[in-house]
Amino acid sequence: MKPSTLTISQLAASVGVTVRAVRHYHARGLLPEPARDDSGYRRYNAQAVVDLIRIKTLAEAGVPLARIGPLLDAAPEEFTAAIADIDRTLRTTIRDMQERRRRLADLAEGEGLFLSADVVELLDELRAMGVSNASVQIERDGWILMAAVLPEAVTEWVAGKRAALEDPFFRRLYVACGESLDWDIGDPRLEALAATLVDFALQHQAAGNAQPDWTSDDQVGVGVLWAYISDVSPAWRRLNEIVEQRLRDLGHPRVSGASQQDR
Amino acid sequence: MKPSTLTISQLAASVGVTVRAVRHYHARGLLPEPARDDSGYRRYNAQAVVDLIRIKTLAEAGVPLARIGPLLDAAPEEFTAAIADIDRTLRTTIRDMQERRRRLADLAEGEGLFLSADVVELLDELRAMGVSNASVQIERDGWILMAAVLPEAVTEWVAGKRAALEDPFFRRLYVACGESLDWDIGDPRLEALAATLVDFALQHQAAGNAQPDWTSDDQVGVGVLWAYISDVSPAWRRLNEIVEQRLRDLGHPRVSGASQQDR
DNA sequence: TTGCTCCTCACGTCACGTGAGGTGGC
DNA sequence: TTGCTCCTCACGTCACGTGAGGTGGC
Repeated sequence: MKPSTLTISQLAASVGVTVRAVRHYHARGLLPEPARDDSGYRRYNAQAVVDLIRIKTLAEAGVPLARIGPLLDAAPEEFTAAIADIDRTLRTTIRDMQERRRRLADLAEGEGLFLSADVVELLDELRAMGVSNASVQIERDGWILMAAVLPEAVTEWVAGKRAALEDPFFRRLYVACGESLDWDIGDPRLEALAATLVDFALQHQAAGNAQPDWTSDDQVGVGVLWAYISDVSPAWRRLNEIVEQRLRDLGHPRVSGASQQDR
Repeated sequence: MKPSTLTISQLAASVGVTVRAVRHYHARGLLPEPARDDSGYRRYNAQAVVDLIRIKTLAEAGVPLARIGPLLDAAPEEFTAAIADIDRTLRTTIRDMQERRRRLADLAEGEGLFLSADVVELLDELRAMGVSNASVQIERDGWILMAAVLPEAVTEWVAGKRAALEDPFFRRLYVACGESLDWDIGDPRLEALAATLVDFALQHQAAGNAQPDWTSDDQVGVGVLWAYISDVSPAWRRLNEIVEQRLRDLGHPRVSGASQQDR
C-alpha cells in the first residue's frame, strides 16, 4: 500500500539535493532503499520526500551523517534535546563567522590582526617619537615573538615599557640602541651603551619599578627573545654579549641560563 | 638578518592552528619553508606568524587554499576587492545558517517543513471537518508528490480545493471518497461514486470554476498523481478505472494520455 | 538512431587527521 | 634510559563529485 512514483531526480530536485547525495544517503543507510520499477529504477513515495528533507535539514545544520541515522529513529524527547543541542552549536558557529568577518576586515589594513591593542599603541608612540621604521619593525617583531612565547606577560611588559618611555633618560637610551643597530662590532661606544643599559636596569629593579626584569630568565621563553635580539644585527649581538658579561661580572643570578638558551 | 626562533608547535599554538596544518600550508606552497636548525627542525620568525595569521583568517573565512596563495601576493586594490567579495559570500553564508536554524526548529514539530502554508491550512480544515487521520495522510502525501512534480501549480490547486470545500455537496463527495478507500472492488457503490465525481468535475469546468482540471493531463506530472491515487488502495484503483472509462465514453480529450502515464 | 535518465563501480577531491617508524636534546 | 618534540612518508576521513561503461524507453 505504499505507492512509489517519483524518480530519483524528481526526488532530489524537489528537496534540493543532488542525485548523487540521495544515492550516498542510501549507501550510508540514512534513507531506505525504495522498490525498483521494471527498468531497475528506484521509485520514491511521499515518505521518501519527508525523510530526505529531514536528512537534508540536519546535514545542513552541520550534523555529521553518522549521527543523523540514530537521530532519525530516536524517541521524541531525545530528538528534541538533540535538536536543541544542534541549534546551540549552530548559533555559536554563526557567532564565529561574524567574528571572522571582523577579522577579515582587519586583513586589509594595519597590525591589529596580529598585535594586541596596547602593543599597537606602543608602536604608534615610538613612531611619534621619531623612531625609524626599521627600528619599529624590529620592535614589532619582538612583540610578535613575545606574544607567541610568553603571551601572559605581554600586557605587563608593554605597560612597563610605556611607563619607562616617559623617562627622558630611557628615551635617549632607547634611541641610542636604535642607532647602534649598524655600528661596527668594534665600535667602542658599544661598551659604554652596554654599561648604561645594565646600570639603568639594575637601578630600576632595586627601586622595585614596574619595568619587568629582562635580565633574568625566570620565565620560560625569555631566551627566545635574547636570541632574537642577538640575531637582528652583528652590533646587537656584540651589545648583548657585553651586557651578559657585565651581568656575570656583577654576580647577577641566572644570566648564565639565558646564555644557555641563546643557542 | 632574519632571526628564526619559534618551533613549529610554538608557531602553530600562538596562531591557533595545528602543527599538521602548518606543514600542510608548506606543502601547498602557501607558507614559505623556513630555515632549519642543526636538528633539522623548522625555525620560524615573526614574519611567519604574520603570514600564518593571514592564511588562517582567509581559510576560516571559507576561502579555498588554492585561492589563498595568489591572494597573498596580489596588488593592494585587487586584494581589497577580493576581501570585499569574500565578505559578501561570508555574509550570505551567515544568512543561510540563520535560515537553517529556522528550518531546524521546524523539524521538531509538524508539517511546515515539507508543505507550504496553504497546504497545511487545507489539511487542518479537513481535520476540522472530521476527516479520518488515514485520509488526511493520503491527502498530505498527494500534495507532497504534487509539490515535487508540479510545484508551480500547487498554489492554484490548493485554492481551488479549498474553494470547492465550501460547497456542502463537494464536502459530502469528499467524505464519500474517503469512505470508499477500503470498499470491496466489486462494490456497486463505486460505479455511482465515479459517476457523481465525473459529473461534478465536468459541471465545474463548464462553469469556468477555479477548481483546476484534473481530468486532463495537459500539465506534465498529472500522471504521477493518477498513478499515486490508483496505488493507494484496490478500491481507489477501481474507482480510477471507472472514472477514466466514463471520461472516455464521454469523448473527453486527453484522458488516454493520463492512462498512458499511469503505468 | 539520437537524447535523456537511470544504473553500478570506482577513483578523485578538499583540508587536513592519524598512525608508523625514526631522530635528537634533557 | 625515559619523555617530549620534531621529522618524513603514507594511508585514512568526510561528504560527496566525477567520469567510465552500460541499459532502457521515446
